Amino acid sequence: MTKPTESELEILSILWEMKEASVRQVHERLAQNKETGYTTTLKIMQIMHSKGLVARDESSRSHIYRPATNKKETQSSLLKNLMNTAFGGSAQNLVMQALGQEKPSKEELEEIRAFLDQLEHNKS
Amino acid sequence: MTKPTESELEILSILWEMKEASVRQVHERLAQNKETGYTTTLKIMQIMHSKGLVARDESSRSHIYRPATNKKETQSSLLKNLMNTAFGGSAQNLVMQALGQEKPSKEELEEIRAFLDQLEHNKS
DNA sequence: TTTTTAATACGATTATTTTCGTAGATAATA
DNA sequence: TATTATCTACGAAAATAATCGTATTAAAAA
Repeated sequence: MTKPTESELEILSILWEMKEASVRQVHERLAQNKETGYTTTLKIMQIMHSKGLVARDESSRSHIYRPATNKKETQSSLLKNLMNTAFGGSAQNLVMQALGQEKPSKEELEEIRAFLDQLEHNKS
Repeated sequence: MTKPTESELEILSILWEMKEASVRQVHERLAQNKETGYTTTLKIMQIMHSKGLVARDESSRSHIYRPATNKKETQSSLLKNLMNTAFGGSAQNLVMQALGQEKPSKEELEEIRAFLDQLEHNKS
């Protein structure tokens, strides 16, 4: 799977959230956070399409885009990459750092604990 | 703080681990994993120096480089960036994904639990 | 001392990513 | 219908990143 560039990832992320969207919709979401032109967004989405990162429905004039790569897999490979390049390959290290800065709620903490338990038990 | 590029991060990561090293040493570590020329490594390290990502001791002929940015801070900002672009801003999401793929040992799991407890108590 | 080896500096080239302008077509509106 | 707005396509430019070759110098070895 081709690794999305930074800009592509921003768009992919919006598509993951919205499930499907036109260029216009994506652009408006994008423009909330950064200054960028419509045709720039369009172009990137076209490139993403040619790379197979997104699929699109061309039946109506304004094409509707959907993510075409598996979200989990993509996240996973990005995470693995960061883990290796910036965290010396240690998941623990990365995880504790992530938790430390974002202060999860009590509920989230519980979910994570539950997840840890599950991890432990599923081990052979 | 300037965000290191992919190549810069690889080198920075080696320097974090080795504390300090010559270009030659860094290059040899780098060349274990990927095909790359010596002057390429050198050039990138020079650029990193000009950006202030690394410091160097020029007293002997082969310069000795050290990381010049705070490791935690750099990791933190990279993590935050990934969290926002790829994980919809959710630390929990990211954390569970990271744990899921790397299967920490029993000991690591314990440490993480301890860390979670600590997080919870330090909350006001 | 002469030769070889190993280092930095630096510019140029290549590759990749991002941005933008413009043309052409279709839809919406006056 | 005529005009305006809104799409896509596409190419080209600009910005950024990575690679490499060569010159120069210093140290090490013969």
